[in-house]
Amino acid sequence: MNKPSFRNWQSVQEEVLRRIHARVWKPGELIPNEADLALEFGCARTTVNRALQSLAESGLLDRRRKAGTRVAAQPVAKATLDITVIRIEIEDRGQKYGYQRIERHEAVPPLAISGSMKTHATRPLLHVRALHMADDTPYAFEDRWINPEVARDGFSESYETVSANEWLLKYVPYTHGEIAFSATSASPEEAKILCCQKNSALFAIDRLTWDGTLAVTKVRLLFAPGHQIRTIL
Amino acid sequence: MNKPSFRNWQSVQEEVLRRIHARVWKPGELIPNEADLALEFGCARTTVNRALQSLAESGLLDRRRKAGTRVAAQPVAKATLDITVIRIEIEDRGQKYGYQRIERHEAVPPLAISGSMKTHATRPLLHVRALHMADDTPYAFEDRWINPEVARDGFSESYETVSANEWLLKYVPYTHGEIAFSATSASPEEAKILCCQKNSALFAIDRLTWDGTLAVTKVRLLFAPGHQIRTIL
DNA sequence: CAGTGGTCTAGACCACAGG
DNA sequence: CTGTGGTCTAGACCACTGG
Repeated sequence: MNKPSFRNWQSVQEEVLRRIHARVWKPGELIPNEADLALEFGCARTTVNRALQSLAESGLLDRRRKAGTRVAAQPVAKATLDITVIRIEIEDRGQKYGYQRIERHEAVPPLAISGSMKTHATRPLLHVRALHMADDTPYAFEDRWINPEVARDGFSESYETVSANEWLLKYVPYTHGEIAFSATSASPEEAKILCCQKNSALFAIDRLTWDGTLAVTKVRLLFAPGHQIRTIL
Repeated sequence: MNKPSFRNWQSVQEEVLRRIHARVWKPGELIPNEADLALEFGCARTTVNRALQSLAESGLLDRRRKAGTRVAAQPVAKATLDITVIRIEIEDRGQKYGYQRIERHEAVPPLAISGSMKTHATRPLLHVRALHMADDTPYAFEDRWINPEVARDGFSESYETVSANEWLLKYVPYTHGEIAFSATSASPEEAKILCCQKNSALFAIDRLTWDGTLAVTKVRLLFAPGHQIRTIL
């Protein structure tokens, strides 16, 4: 009846997880400090630290210097979504990817766009609209504004055969971005493009990416009815 | 013009990030190995390792033993969403939280439910429906099935004043789960509960949690029109 | 086989914040 | 002030996998 020894930080993490799930350590409770756990587990403190840090990052533990480590009182589940190029998303599911550019022109954007991109209200941006297809049925409608000041190379691209979605991700650097998910009703035009009934409930992703203080591009992706994004907890 | 030395893994990470964004290291390209980088940065290999591992975890690097470390060819953006108790979500925004139980009874669930929860088709489950409110306006409609076999304590709870959302998260252990986001049209009943027009586009979250091989609970959350979830990249 | 990342260890110092 | 987590270091061995 000797305790099993824990050889790597993953196994330490598993044991800690087990104790949390089994309510040995209850939400809000203080758990032993790293040094003690290291002794108990028969490993170096560094190893325990790695395990606990990883759990803290995923929201299950709350750690503070001097205050110690507690099981999170409000277990925050972090769902991580992989946002990838649409072509890959489709091909990964074994479907045929199709792409069709609908429109590409320079224009002064609506105030809502120039406002959130923090460009001058009168400055023309590149506007690209396109349809992504999976097995020849509409998959997602992409409506994008590109700041030519930042995405210089992207400005000369025609986006006739390669989507802006793919081109920009690959060739234009950015430092950070925002993303939002929502539901919206299909306008008559959107319904026509996606071949669905108007007022259908559509899943929408809005993304805005920045390079420093300059907006690179703002895009709205509208997915055909029934689209889901799933992930594990 | 001596090179700045990098004191902690975060600063190493920043420098690596800078080089990726500045296209010093281009997508798909091999970057120097850990030992070389440690020399260049004037720190221990362990420190470089920590920085690169963290970047690999967030999808920007692709690391393989012997093959070395490459900048991801398809930059996969990982959006992490914090899924928390709805009450906290609302209170964090400075709004008043309200809760109202609509219904609670035992019933044999539809086949779609028992199927995904892998319970016997004839086995009754606990069915709880409730409304979450923010500043007295409907915020989210919760429709939940609870497996009494697993959530024994949860079975006796009335959920009249504390939502199942909150109660289960706090008191019932689970090992893993699945979550899905989608858009759906409001049925007449849903529209009435959420005080919106029928066929409004609603944002939906479906969650299924497991304790080992047994389903704990399956829930659908329907949010009032206009709801968004946002995060940074 | 050999080069790369993955991890462990022991000891050390530091930064922070609770009492 | 002091206990706690955060991190660094140097060296070591291991696990994987490309050539």
